[in-house]
Amino acid sequence: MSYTYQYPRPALTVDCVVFGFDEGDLKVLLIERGLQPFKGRWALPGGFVRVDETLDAAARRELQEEAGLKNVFLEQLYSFGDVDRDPRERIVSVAYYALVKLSEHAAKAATDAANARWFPLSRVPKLAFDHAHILGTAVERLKGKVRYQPIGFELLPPRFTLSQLQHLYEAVLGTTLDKRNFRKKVLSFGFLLPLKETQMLGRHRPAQLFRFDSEKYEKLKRRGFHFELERHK
Amino acid sequence: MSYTYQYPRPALTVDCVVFGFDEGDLKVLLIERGLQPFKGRWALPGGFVRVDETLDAAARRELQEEAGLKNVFLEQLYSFGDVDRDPRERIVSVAYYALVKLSEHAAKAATDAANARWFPLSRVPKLAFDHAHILGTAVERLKGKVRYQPIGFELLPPRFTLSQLQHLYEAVLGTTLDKRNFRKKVLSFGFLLPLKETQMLGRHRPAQLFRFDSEKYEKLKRRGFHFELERHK
DNA sequence: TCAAAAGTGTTCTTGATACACCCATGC
DNA sequence: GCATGGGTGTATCAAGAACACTTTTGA
Repeated sequence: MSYTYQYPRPALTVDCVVFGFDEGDLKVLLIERGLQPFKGRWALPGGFVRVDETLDAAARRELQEEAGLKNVFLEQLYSFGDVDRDPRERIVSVAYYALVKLSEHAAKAATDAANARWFPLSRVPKLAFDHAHILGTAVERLKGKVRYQPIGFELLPPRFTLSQLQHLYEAVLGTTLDKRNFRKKVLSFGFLLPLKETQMLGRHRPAQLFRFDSEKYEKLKRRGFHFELERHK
Repeated sequence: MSYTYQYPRPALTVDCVVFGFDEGDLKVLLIERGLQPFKGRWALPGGFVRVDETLDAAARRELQEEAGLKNVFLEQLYSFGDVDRDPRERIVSVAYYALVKLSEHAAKAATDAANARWFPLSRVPKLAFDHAHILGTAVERLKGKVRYQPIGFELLPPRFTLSQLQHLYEAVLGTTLDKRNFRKKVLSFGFLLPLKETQMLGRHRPAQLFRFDSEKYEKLKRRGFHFELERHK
């Protein structure tokens, strides 16, 4: 590592896998490329890292610029450095994943970025660069993380029903869960606060609303928790 | 992301946290810097990423060049991109961690790299750059990973006793473990093969040697396993 | 014969799993 | 009154936790 190193340098970008949850489906936000290479293909939002910003800042800036998203849950995923992942030149990308409350952000993103769209994970089109690989890595990470950290709540509205929460977990984990055991378990953690309000939606019994109490969670955090519920049937 | 982007670029390096285990202690391999900045300080092995090599390849090359290490367990850790983490210029570092069987590599590293030394985690000197931060992140990752993946074996000789394994887990997790429960649990996984040989060491009963059966492990892998044993006493 | 680490089983407690019916509402 | 999703409790089973003594060896 010498001071005068002047060999050619890889370029550095960030790419963001933005997850949302809606209508029982996990979704990902993609941008339609307007330029070569891969013009017209869908891609993850992202761009070059500037010399005066941190990696996190670059990711947040790109989310804002390309998708109109602010104040979302954001975490670094992995850095991808295959030599030929970009046909133009050597580009290393630090990938992030973001969790978005679709209920609050869907409209914004749609207006700010006309070339942005949400795709259900099951219907993602062919992606530019190695973005399919990055997306796959992000899905794996999300699956793993959701089991021992309550990041699922970042995908739900501030007030949600236990059924919504269960459906989210089922979508992420790709299983079905037993309703009674699910409720028993999540309530046992003690960081779900029942609200006075209920939610009426459709011609059936209204559902109790809850919110996530992050303070209570922080207190319990050290012990860690495990979220392992078996498939139903 | 335009073709003609020519703004100043961050430089890109890899840094490696190399763990070893010896005499009941977790250790980390450090290099004494010969150049400014931080001349004379200890630092993680690492260096610039070349345009024609992947990130993994860069990490392996640096391990070979700076520490004489080949064929070790290596996994990407996290990318560090604070703007002022290097006083010379903007440098983003993709950090890796490596697990080394000290029994096999200790001698080599010592001769190949005169300025390399193993430090017990409890006696790490002040480090250059943000390397203390990187090291801390690596320790956390190791702690987390060891609970659900059998990477502990990468730190032990090919043939080891259950006591060695237990001490390794105790060192990594920072707890003490109950001997009977520990043995019951690790043996129940079925990927530890007892060998015919025993190990005599000191004036006491000789210990049964085992080896890690990675084929058997691969078969069991999908189910996942959890390694949660309580503190003793 | 003593010191030092290796080795071994059982009880108790806790948490996971499986499972079926009534409730409140809108149409 | 019926269709729809919301809501609830118990019995069984498996795994984790606690715990103390005997064995083998070298000095």
